Amino acid sequence: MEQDLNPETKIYGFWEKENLFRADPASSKKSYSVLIPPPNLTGELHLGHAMQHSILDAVARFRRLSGFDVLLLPGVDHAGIQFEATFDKELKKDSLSKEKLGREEWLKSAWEFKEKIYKSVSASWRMMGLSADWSREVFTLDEGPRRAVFEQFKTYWEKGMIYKGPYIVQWCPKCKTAIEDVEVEYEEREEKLYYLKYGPLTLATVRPETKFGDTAMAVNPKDKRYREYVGKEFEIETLAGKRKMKVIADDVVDPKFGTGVIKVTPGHDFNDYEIGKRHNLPILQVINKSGRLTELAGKYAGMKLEEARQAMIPELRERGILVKEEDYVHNVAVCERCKSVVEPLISEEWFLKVSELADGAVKVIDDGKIKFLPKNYAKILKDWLLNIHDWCISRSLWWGHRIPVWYRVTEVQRANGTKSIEVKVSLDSPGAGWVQDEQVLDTWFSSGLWPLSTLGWPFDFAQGKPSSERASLDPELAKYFPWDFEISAPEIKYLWIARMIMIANYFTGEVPFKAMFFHGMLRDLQGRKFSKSLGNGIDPMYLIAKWGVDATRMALYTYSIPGRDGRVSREILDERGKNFRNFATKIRNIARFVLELKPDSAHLGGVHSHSAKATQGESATSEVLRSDSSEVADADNKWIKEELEKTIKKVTNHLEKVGLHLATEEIYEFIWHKFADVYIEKSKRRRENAQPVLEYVLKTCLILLHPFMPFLTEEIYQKFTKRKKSIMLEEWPSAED
RNA sequence: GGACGGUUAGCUCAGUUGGUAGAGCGUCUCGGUGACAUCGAGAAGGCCACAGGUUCAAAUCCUGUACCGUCCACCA
Repeated sequence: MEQDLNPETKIYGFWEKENLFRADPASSKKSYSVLIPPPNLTGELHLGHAMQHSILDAVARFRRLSGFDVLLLPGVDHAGIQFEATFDKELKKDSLSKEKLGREEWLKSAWEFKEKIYKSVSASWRMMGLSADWSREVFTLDEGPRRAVFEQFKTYWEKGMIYKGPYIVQWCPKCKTAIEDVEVEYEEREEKLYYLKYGPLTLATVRPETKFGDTAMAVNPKDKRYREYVGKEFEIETLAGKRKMKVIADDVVDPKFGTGVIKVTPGHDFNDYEIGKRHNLPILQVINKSGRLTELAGKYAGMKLEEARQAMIPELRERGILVKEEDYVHNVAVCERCKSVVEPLISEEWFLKVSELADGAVKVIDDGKIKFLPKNYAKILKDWLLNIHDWCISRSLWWGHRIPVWYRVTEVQRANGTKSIEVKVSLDSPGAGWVQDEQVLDTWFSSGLWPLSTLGWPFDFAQGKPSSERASLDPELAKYFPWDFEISAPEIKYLWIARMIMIANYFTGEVPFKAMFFHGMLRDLQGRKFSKSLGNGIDPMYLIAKWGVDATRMALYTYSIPGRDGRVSREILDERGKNFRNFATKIRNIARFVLELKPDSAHLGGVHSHSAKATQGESATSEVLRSDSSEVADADNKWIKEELEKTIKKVTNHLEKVGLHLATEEIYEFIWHKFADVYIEKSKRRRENAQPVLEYVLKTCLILLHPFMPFLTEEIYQKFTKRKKSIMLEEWPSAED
């Protein structure tokens, strides 16, 4: 696509060429650092991203104009599970698969695919006008983050916080990997509750197909009805042979559910797993990692669960085991990514003990070191941290940071002739004969480190030292960490935000960011999330093409209220897009009036010298006003100047609190309904006299509006004869009290 | 079962510390005037979910109810 004629592309190129997005660690200016949440590398950016980026950019541009050395750091996330799912679909188109390619080949083409997607992400960033420092862009699988992730793993390992073992995990049979609780969603389903006879007892279950994995029956110890059975063993028909099962008593059993008796399947149910541990029950695996029944299921082996259930029912009925069926509505766990039903099963996984990390995070939240917007998120995060479980950090994927643990098997002649396995933690191969662990780390293990890994941690970083002492060690980390501002969608508050707080605090004793902004979710008019499967998405590029970037950004700011969801449709966004496109037109016309259709400069005397001084503030303006002889003009000038001052104050205030919807509203109101509708209209009768004020107010408005409508404001700014090279180099006007 | 958020004009939503309700779009009436019809002037339209309470005064604070939504939780 040939986009060179697009004025916005041109302006963006100009900014980049002039290095206006670059942070400068050597600068004496105070720093203001903003970390861009790395989007997942899985495709186009959606409306939520567009809003997020518009917010980030406004914050960054505001601070830059206010005299800060701003770092707006971009990057992308490899997004393990999601990327593999997307990429596998791509491969399928060419009738390829992971199995056919093998790890090495697969990774090679995965990287190519990554580059391809990355280009579209990067293009939309630029299209939105994001003033990011591209020289510092990071990808989570880059060498820097790779080393940082290793450092993290190694530290935990050395402190004994990492363990590996067979535990019950949420397993997605489609993604073929373990996933975390937080990656599981629940869907309400209408199923049947089956009442089955187990020896002398009858119990209720929705999953008769897990029968093959039952190793006990359980009742509540207080339940008088079954007291006589507790401790006794019965021979139970599983449809794949008979098995002896004991009746046990456990508090978790709800006497009011079903018959008050439950079957215990320690291998495929979290609850049952815990019961099993308490009562020393054997664990049987009846569901394999593809979500099919194992050989334990006899003739039902190999079937998918749903299939097996349907197939079993007639037999259960015939044998008189199934005595009753009821309609039953309950929640089924599904994979957040692929929506397939998740199966709890036992798998060999890596875990991280998180209690110490969580304690530290709770403390910094309690100490109020992070300003949350909206503020109730402090409590929400804290509640989660207080109930946290160990983190399953391994994933059976190929796309990610491979677990840096290596094994070497040595034959050892012992009495019993066993082999011994040496284990080493190392980033690269420790040498010949060493084999690396097959699994990769959970994506969030590296994302959680993002605030640090993007700034070159851990090198030259003195752990635990206060920031005042760090300056000489690593200027960049010292200057930009902790980050001043971070933004996120609320849906990843645990997966990502909580992890960043835990990890940053653990390694540095500091918070990862001083302000945390949760924006709301944009939904459709029915309140549903936008998703590919629903096909209800609205492409931000559509809005940009129709109304322009600046107008699209403005439309999105109206939805940028912290923590508040918004309902939108294409029509509604078109409305707003149109509104702000009109606003842009209005401003262009104001500029035409003020700058192009101005009276002969011969009559204007010292006007230009004034506009050069304008940014110095009030004194320059006052001089001009004094030179005005008419009382009416004096009053008008005074009025607009006061209104402008008020606007500056309000806009600044709102921007500092990230109330972007309020800031934009104020400028909009001032420019259109005060400056244009009133002052400009009146000024027509005394144009020459008003000219300096017109120019001063216009220029100030452009600066105020620049964080939100960067392209338009630069375009018009360039029409001033007295100006800096770019509006980005201007100073934020200060309101005086 | 817990926690939290929402309920304001036809639609989508604002409303800082309590002081006679706001925006955009839509609707209606005027207006081609030298910045702007991608516009201007003007208008209609709200017992701010409901019920109590605090207060001189509440959309705004407190309590409860209803409906909607989100998150969390080991309901088989």
